This record gives sequence, structure tokens and C-alpha cells, in this order.
Amino acid sequence: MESKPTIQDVANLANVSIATVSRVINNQGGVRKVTEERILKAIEELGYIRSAAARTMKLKETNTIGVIVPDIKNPFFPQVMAGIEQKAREKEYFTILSSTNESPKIEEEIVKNFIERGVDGVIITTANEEGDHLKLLEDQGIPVVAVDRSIKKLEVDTVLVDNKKGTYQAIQHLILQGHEKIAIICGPLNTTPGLDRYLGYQQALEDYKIALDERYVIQGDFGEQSGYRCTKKLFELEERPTAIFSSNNMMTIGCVKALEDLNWRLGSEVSFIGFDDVDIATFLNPKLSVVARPMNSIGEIAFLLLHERISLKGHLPKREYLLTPELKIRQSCRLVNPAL
Amino acid sequence: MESKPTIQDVANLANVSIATVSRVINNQGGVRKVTEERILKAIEELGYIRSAAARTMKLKETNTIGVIVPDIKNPFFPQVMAGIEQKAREKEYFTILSSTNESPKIEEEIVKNFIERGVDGVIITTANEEGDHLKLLEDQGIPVVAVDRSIKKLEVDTVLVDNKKGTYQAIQHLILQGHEKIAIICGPLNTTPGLDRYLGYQQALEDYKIALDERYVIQGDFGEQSGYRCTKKLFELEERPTAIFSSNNMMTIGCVKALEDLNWRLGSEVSFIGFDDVDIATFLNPKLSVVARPMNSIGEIAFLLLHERISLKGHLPKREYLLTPELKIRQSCRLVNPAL
DNA sequence: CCTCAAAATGTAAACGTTTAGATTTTTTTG
DNA sequence: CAAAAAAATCTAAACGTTTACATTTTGAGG
Repeated sequence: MESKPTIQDVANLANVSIATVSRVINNQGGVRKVTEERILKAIEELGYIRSAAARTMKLKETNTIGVIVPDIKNPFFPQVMAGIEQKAREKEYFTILSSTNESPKIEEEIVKNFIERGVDGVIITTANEEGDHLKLLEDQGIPVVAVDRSIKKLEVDTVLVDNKKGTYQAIQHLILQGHEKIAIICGPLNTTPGLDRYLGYQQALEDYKIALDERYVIQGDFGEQSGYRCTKKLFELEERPTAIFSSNNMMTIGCVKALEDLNWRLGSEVSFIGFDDVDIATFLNPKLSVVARPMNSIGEIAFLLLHERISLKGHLPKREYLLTPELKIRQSCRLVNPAL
Repeated sequence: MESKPTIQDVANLANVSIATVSRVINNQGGVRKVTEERILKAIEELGYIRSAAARTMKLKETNTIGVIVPDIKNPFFPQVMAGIEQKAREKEYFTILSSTNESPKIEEEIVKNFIERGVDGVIITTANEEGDHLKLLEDQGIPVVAVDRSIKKLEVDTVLVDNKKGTYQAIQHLILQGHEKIAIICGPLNTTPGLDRYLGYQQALEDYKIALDERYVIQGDFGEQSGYRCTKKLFELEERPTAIFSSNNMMTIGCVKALEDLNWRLGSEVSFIGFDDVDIATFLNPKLSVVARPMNSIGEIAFLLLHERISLKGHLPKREYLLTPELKIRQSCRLVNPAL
């Protein structure tokens, strides 16, 4: 366990200069076969692994991108991450992931840490869409791609799904099934997904001339707990909704738990559609209808956008991808029950 | 977007030497108040952020640990990760995560990359328990903690749950409910969890004098697909089992899907217990009985062990943590149906 | 066997920190 | 107020790469 071998050690052992070793390591050619073999053998023998730190210092690039998500336990993000990693690996980029727990303060620390480490770019679902705390990245000229939530104060590429449209279609579907008392469990309205999903809801009601009833608009925070709580509140209304729309996967889970506990019968007594597909969707009886997003693609696109920006240092205009989500109708939404 | 400011720029602006700036950055004291303030102002003004690369190069430490998991989409790992991150943050360590997709080849690449980056330690659930490809870490003197799967050829700290005991209890429970035709969907037997869970099954049958029936031992690969496939095979037996034990979460999901599709009625026609709690467990009707693990704790312990080793460079003996899983009986296992 | 171009290899500087040890400044003390 | 001690600050080297440029080696052609 001597101190790690350096390029110098390799050079000594192979009886060449460090420049030659460097050439071999980086496959730059212009080295005689025999020399190369001698060097390779020395590397093998010493167990030499080059130091990324030293390399970065000279080259000012790390071939690394940083990914920041608000909650690693929300399955949406690992899925997106898988898409990112896949594309990144193809381009020989390396990915580092950190989770903020929805805390802008932790997010800022992470950003700073990423900058210290010299990431070449960042993909982020920010905990605070205002984005003041992300100015640092801009200052350093580090490309950023926003995923799922946009960033107000930063001109960056963005990959979103059409939250409004997806929700609109879901609500429309419910309306066409005769529902008029449709509740929405909202996400935080200061986030893009939270707000846009609410706007889709609003729009659908408006288009179909259904008055928006404040009692049916209820505020969650994208967490499972809040889905549970909100559902309970809806249940306690003297005039219960006949359909519920939940704004994200975690709240859907809470909601379904509540329905179960309250013995509020899914499908028959209350129809349901949730944003984002969830594992449980097809296990429940009845199966859950959902607005599904192509999570893997979101990750892939995000990386591709970022990679473009990293390679073409030039100034590209801000780009925005808007993927269309898919309404998957299963059995949790039914014609409104005339008996109610 | 000039090139990034360095400590030298700060020093110039504040009219001091770089040594003094360094002292301020690292809170080493011995700097006059006024000087410190001048320096702080300069840092602020320039937006200076120190280069981790340069720092690492000098100090040979990164305050970073690497985490390697086989499948980031399996919710078990994000949960463990959350535990790791939490403790790591407390100790001012930073975490980088990579997923191997169960490929030892990718795993080796990742390891190499981690070493290049100079991680101070590694927490890993390896894709190949033989561990030959992990020798590199040992050579470099980088502490390693194995989680969930042990590593044969490496003397490293290990955090496991008592897979055998957990499974034993589950099978025992089924036996005490009168089941004799109990099937197990195994994980790969060349992994600790796969093998130990099988051994627990075997042991329980033996202790209760039930002959092991090869037809009921069926080989999966921890993937959802295989859970589905295996369940189907069991269904096709002329003498179907009256109970099924699934060796992990993903296979449980596949299994439940299959039961549904086959219209093989959970609880009444076939009892079920799965290893690892899953989101869907409490949504199903009947609710799934499971062997649950304290995932967050696993992560916390793993980090603590690693941290100890990083700080106390000395040679500690290999340590092994064996957490006890908890059998959660819900409604998916019932007294054997005498009608069958 | 000499010349010369091409190929291979070597030299040395630079990247941005930290820090031991040298030097300067400030404070204390008689 | 000078000398000594203490505190603050500075100088310079080192960390392990990459690479422009310099030097040496090789081999072809005469």
C-alpha cells in the first residue's frame, strides 16, 4: 500500500519519459510498438491508474455531468436517471447524482460542490424554480438543462411534459363520463408541474362550462402523506366529489391508501385518474387510470441537449422540449354513478 | 465568462498572498479581522469557488464516497441511498452514485472511474460476488463496505440482513398454517441473498420434515419478468403449490401480475409471502405478507462503517452486520384451504 | 556511409491548491 | 523607546497530469 504510482513511476519502469507514457495512455499514436508494449506492461505491473484530479487541473474538463433531483425516493427520478445514464455512457460521460430533499439550501450546497468538482454540465429538477440560487452556474458558464420543472431566472434548455394538456385530457375524460363534481389534489402551485396541472384542470372545466368549485380544489405538496390527508378532507365534505384527479405519483399512493381506509369505493363510488404511472396502478382492483410520461426518454433527451451545449460552446438559443403524456384509461374511472 | 477566478486572482484583488487567502478559505485562523474581511469581499466579488481538482491533487483526499448499485430502478437501492446520504451529509461527505445494470463489466469501469476520481471509500452491492474485479480497490487501499451482497475475495465490512432467518420465518409461518406444497421463486444462487433465502427455505422444510419437492423450487433472476414467468410455470404444474415465496421485491411484482392474469386467486387459492416490502403490498386485496428490511438503516450503518475505516486508517478486523428482517403478516397467507 | 526528412521521444512549463518555513509586522514588556 | 516575543503574512515547492517545442533516433535515398 505504498503511495499510488504516478505516471513518473511508469515512465521510470519503462525507461521512457512521462510524455511518452501520456501519449500511450491517451492513445495519441506516434509511439513505437515496442515502446508502447513496454509501457503497457509497466502500467499493468504497477497497477497504475491516472489521477482524474491532475488531469482535470490541466484540461479543465471532467467528462462528468451532475444530476440534481429533489427526491431520490420518488421512482420517477431513478427512471429519468436511467435514461440519462444510458446516453451518457454512450458518449463516455460520467454521471454523479445528488438529492436535495426538496431543500433549496441543500441544493445550493450541491451546486457549489458540483462546481468545485468542475462538472461539465448539470441536469436539474430544482427545488426552487425562482432559480436565484442557481446563478452560480450561469456565472461559471456551466450548461444547465432543467427537467420537469423550469427555472425562471435562468435561460436554460428545458425538458417538460405537457402537464396542462395531460391533465386537460384526464379531466375531459371524466367530464365526458358525466362527472361534474371533480376534485383535484394539487401539487405546490409554485412549481411548474403543480401549477400547470392545475391550469389544465381549470381549462377543462371552463371549456365544458362547469363552474369551478373551490371545495374541490385541494392543496397537497407532492408527498404521499398529503395525498392521504387531502383525500380524507374530500371525504369529509358533505357533498363529496364523484371523481378525483391526483397531481402526482406519490400523492396517488396516499390517496389510494386513504380510499381504502375510508372504504370509499374506487371506481364505483369515486372515479380516479392520477398524474404519472405508478407500480400499483395495474394491481389495484379496479386498475388505476393515469396520465403516463415517458420517463426514460425524458432522461435521454435531457442528456442529449446538455451534451450539445457542452460540445458546441457557442451560444445556442434556449430550447424547450415539450413531450406529450399519454392518458391511460383503465378501470378506475367510470360513468358517473346516477345513484349518487 | 472569463476563465474562472483562481486563488491568485483573489489574492491580487485583496492585496495579500495566496497563502493568506488559503487560510481564510479553510478557516485556519491566524488572519487579522480586517484582512479576512477584505479577502472575503474579494471572493464574493469575483465569485471565486475553489477547484476541487487542485485541492485533491495536493491533499489526496476528496471527501467523497462512491456508491455502486446494480439497479437504480429497484426501489430498494434509492432507499438505502437515502440512508447513506443522510449520514454522509452529517459528516460533510459527498456521495456519488452509479448503477451497473447488474453488469460486472460496467461495474469494473465504474470502479476504475471512482479510483481515478480518488474516492475515499466505496459502498457497493456488487454484480459479481466473486470480487476479482474489485481487487483494484484493495490494491489502492480504498476502504470498501459491501451491502446486501458479500464479496468473496475481499476482506471487507459487510452489511447484510439475515436472509436465511427471514425466509425461514416466512416459510415456517406458511407451514404452521398447514401448507406443505410451498414453492419458492429463487434469486440467482450465486448471490448471497439468492442463496441464503433458498437455504432458509430448505432449512424450514427440513426442520418440519417436509420433503423438498424440486418442482416447487424455481429459478428467477430478481427481475420482474422472471417473477412473472416463474409464477406461470408453477401454475402449469399438475399439482400446484398452495403457497409461494418470492425471493425479492421485483419478482414479487411480476408474480402478482401473473396471479392476476392467470386468475389464480391470491390468499384463497394460493398463499403468498415475498421478501422485501413493496409499495403495492398494502394495496392489494388481500394485502401482501412480506419479509421487510430496514432499508434506511442499512444505508446509515454502511456509511458509518465506511467512515470509521476512512478515518482510522489502521487495520481493523473485518466486521459483519447482520440485521434482522421483520415478518409482516398481512392477508395474503392463510390456513391451507382444505378444499384444494 | 553520408545527408536529411520523418518519426519517436524527451524537456519543461503550466494548471490551482496547500503548507512548511522564512520574513515581516505588530504587540508586549522592561 | 528598544528589544524580544508573538502574530500575521509571504515565498516557494509540491502534487500528477498534458502538451508545445526541442532533441534524438531511425531509415530512406543517394
